Amino acid sequence: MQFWDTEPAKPVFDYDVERKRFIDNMEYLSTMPVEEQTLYKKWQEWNSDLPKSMARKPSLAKSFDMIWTPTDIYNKELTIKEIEELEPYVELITDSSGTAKWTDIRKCISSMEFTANPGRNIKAFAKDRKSGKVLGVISLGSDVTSLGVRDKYIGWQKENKFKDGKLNHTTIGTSIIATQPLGYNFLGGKLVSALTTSPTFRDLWKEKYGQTLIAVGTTSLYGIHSQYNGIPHFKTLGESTGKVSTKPDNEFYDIWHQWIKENKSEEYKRVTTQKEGIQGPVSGIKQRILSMIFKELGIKSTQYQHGFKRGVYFAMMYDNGNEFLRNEIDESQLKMKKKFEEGDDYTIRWWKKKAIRRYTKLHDENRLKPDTLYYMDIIGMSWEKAKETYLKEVGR
DNA sequence: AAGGCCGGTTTGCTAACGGG
DNA sequence: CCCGTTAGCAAACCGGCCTT
Repeated sequence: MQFWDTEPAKPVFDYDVERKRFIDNMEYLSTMPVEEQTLYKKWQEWNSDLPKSMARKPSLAKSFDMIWTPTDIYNKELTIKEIEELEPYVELITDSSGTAKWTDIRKCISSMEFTANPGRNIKAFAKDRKSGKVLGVISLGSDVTSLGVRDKYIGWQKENKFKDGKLNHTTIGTSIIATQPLGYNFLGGKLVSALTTSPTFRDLWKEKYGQTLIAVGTTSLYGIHSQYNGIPHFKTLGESTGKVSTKPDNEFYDIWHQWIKENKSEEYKRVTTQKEGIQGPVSGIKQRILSMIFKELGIKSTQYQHGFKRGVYFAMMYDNGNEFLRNEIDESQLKMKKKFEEGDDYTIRWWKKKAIRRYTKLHDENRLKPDTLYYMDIIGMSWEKAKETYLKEVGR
């Protein structure tokens, strides 16, 4: 590039400066406890491309109006009546405008940054049939291939999961979030969690992917004390080990991703190319690229594992489901557990009792939280202000 | 012994581009 | 300028084998 060129000059890449910026970012992230890092990623999600986020605000505001709220949360009689009259159900997302609304709400009510998973993916709203208002958001995806405590519980061998194809008979909840104020005041998180086992999902799984759904698993952000406790559908299996690399901010990742691509193209191709005849991306593609970056920059790959232990939960819907997943019995021999046979009716009946008890207690102890949690105002907010505003709210 | 690295499973979202 | 199309990019986790 010469000085008389009219093209805008490409910014000069200074290896040492960029290396330091990358490491500083990783260091910064690794000082954060799990709640803070989670919120930080949420803040990044909405603020790394501010003009784009700003442009989306009107649509976000519109989606906000879809959220269910009680008419007057301090009016005990009325509120209990409204809970009793709720008709929760699962509404599957089937078109692109539905997906857009779903993503708006997902990104605004969940403290967790949203990244769509490769593979199978089903999205839905939990809604009230009468008012049409949103109670929560659910997405189910291809199950994770390895989850220690789950595999131990099932007695799952590698062969069962892959060769026998049983991994396709379970799913993992990748988003299970209640709207507020339903979540906190009425245990909405437990309702939405339980609804992941709804016949609506089981039917679609069979129809769309051709396999019978045996179980729904999920992990919680902050260990084993979570919204999944005390739900008859789910069993707490333990904790994950957290051996996953912390992801740098996009700003720093993108620069080095690009650099590796250009300067180590041979190895990059080798690492990112899927084997012949296998669909989809290589496993953990971003984690692999990250470890290439680490290697290039002389960082030990174990240094920046996040170490966040997630709680692991499992809703096994059949009495002999584990035997099926271990390939010991045939599909025709499966026996569904009674509560799952009953489906949403069971779930709703169970939840309403709990919800009213919870609400009454909070009401009488003057501990109601009428506020809606909606990460729209985080757009354009400074990180300091965001911490002050939201850190106490970052989910359970 | 300790740490690095890879295998294993599944499509779908979304930004950018190009044609009418 | 508005579409349909396409290219690029993504998850979860851990066991076990390989290297130092």
